[in-house]
Amino acid sequence: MPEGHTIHRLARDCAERFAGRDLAVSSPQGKFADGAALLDGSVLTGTDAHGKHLFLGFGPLGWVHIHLGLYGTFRFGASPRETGTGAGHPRGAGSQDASPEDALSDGEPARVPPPPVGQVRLRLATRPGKTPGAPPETLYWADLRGPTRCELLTEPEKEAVSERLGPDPLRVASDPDAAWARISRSRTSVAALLMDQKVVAGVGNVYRAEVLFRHGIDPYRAGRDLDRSEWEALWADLVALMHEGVRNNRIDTVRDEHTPEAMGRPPRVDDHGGEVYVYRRAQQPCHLCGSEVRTAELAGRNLFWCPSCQQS
DNA sequence: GGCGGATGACCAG
DNA sequence: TGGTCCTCCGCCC
Repeated sequence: MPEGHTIHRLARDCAERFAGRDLAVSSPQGKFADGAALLDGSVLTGTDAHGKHLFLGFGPLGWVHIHLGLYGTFRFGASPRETGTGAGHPRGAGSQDASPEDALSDGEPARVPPPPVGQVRLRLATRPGKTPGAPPETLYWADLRGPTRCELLTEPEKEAVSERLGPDPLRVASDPDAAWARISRSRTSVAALLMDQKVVAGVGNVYRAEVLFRHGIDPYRAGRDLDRSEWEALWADLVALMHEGVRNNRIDTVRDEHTPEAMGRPPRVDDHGGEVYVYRRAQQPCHLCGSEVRTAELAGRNLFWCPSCQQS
């Protein structure tokens, strides 16, 4: 899934396309039909993201609270098709451009989004402007599929969701000391703590594995055995890595000196796109020391680490 | 055509 | 800790 960087990127992408505009809101699949009916025709007033939670604001009507879970996705489309900004919307989990038939056979841009494919929980689409004689506007739409949550919340309910979350490396006002207060008292492993959204919000299995590798930290070390300076370095790294994740819409964690080009090794060829050190590289050689990357289940999730580089 | 896995989180016990 | 839910896709038969 979608870790925090995907969600913040979606908040931005939705705002760019939809904020300030009347929207057609629907739930082709039907599971959000009541909410969609209430919102249909209203204006998106803003977007917000906290950890892996996405919020779409509709003024006094409240906020749509979306959580993508393991495999939820948002797909964007436009008519005429968006062009020239290929780097702006690369493929990435949770956020992909659609590739629908978005033009009519006579070459005229479609005036309505294509029929939904599969289980579309929520569809947002811009509505054509009403100015007579104005040139046709670009039509934008977005389809949400497979979220673990898609519900309409009041402002206080939205705040309550946020209050349950730890500091988010991607939010300006986040205070890493709040996380340190939990970590430094905990006998739980740092690997488990990093995945606990009440401790740190937005870190998922990929960033967890990678940031611990980058700092040479044994994932099984207890939180309370971490030094404050180690935590501060981990936090600063998460801030940098996750911001880059938002920018590129994918997770890259390999330092410049360790890239395939720099080291003369073949690039990664799986479906995740980004270059990583250990995530899903079990039994392959560590890029730095050649040891076999290990994997183990921890709290129901797959953990990956290099037993030789991560001993401290 | 069926099975299992996936960047997540909730719940009961 | 185990079961469950959300949906899609690759793999195996």
